[in-house]
Amino acid sequence: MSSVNFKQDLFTQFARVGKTLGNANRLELLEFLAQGERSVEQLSVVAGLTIANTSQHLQQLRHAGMVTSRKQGLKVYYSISGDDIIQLLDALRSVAERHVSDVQQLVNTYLTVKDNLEPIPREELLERARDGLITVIDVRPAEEYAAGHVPGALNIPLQELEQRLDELGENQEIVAYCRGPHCILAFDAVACLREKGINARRLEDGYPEWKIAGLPVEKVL
Amino acid sequence: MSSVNFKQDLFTQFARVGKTLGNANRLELLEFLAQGERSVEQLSVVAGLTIANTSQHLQQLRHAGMVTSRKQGLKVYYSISGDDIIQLLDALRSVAERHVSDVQQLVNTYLTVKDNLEPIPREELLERARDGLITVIDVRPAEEYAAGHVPGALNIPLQELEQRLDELGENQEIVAYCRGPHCILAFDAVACLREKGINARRLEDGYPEWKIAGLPVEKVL
DNA sequence: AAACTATTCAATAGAGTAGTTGAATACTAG
DNA sequence: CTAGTATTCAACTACTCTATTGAATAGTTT
Repeated sequence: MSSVNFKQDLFTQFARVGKTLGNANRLELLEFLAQGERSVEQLSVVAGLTIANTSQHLQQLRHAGMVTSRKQGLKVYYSISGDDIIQLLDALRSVAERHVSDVQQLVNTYLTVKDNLEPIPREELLERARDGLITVIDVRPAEEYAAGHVPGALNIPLQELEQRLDELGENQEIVAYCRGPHCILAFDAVACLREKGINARRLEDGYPEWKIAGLPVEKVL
Repeated sequence: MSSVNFKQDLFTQFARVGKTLGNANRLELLEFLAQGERSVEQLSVVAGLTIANTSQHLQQLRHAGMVTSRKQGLKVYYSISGDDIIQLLDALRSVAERHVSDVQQLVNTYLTVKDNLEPIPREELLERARDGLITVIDVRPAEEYAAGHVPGALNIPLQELEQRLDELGENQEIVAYCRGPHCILAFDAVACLREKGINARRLEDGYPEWKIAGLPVEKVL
């Protein structure tokens, strides 16, 4: 029971969690799970993996304590095991963004809107939405919106945006949000709206970050 | 240049950083680097690895953007590339501690002092040290103390503690700190002092966390 | 320039990981 | 209790990672 063993055992356990973060598919699964509970099949579809493969990755995530599952009837529903997982993912993202030059390049290439207009901070959104100054839209799929969203936000999945422009208040600023800081949905929505001459901005980060900031959320029951 | 590719490329890059966190030896190297700059040889000694092996792990860390190196004469000095790395490590640790039962067991088995006495928060330490109410001791090796420490802290490496008890003010509370939340040095120091009937506590976390909290630090020049 | 030192490179064996396939399990509905 | 569905398990191949060894490189000292 030497302290050298303790230290090594401990680092080995930490490394187990790290290892679990070391695969792109698992990270994508975690991002989906951060939006809300999902079944194995749903996850396999959105992540583009076979069901068996998805199941195995989910079991690894569970083994590392990052997700939990519950069985209801035939289906097994997985969800993220705590807000600290979202914080860990955000820490990972921001380290990668700040220190890996490839990530900076990717972000600059694809998310050019980012340079044009700063995202609106969460607190500011809350304030201005209360005063009726802005319309908030949630551009994620309906399922994710249903599992939780910013109060008062309108759910307009990205594909439907062009057809539903009339639902947006005239001359009002639109704020769009999606899954997280690097999710393209809100970027695309803002780009689309600005093309039509509509004043639009992105909310900083996405729904999971809003939720763990302790801000109010709304659910469809 | 589809957005699917963007997403996958991005997750692949994030996974690269995650993968780098997936090895116990690299995590240990990062913990040492979080204390301050070190040469390859120094790191190989403290981590108990061969030099070539240490060098390779360091290069992987550099590739993931987590450390930087500078060459001075014959030696190459590595250091952590930003405070966000320390935050990432702490996020990893706390996820592991909260969700991996093996970690909880390890911590409970070895760090029993933890249950007996709550660590003192950083802000409180600062206040009470200013008022002269406590003596702060840094139980890390002299090198790490030299690279930065809590202002006014006395450097008494753990091995020397028993011989240097007379340096501690009588009847004053002692606060010990070391490398981080799971480093045993401060735990052992507190246990040792309490055995002698001295009133001792641990500072929450360790020096890297103190530093990134934006609190003042002192260096040996 | 020769001897020396600190680090990196290259090659290799062994262990571990990802993804596929098809079978097995657990539950539901008729 | 049979047929059907959702998930997991088991076995396997291709691939990647770790640690070791000895050689190569870059810089220093004599």
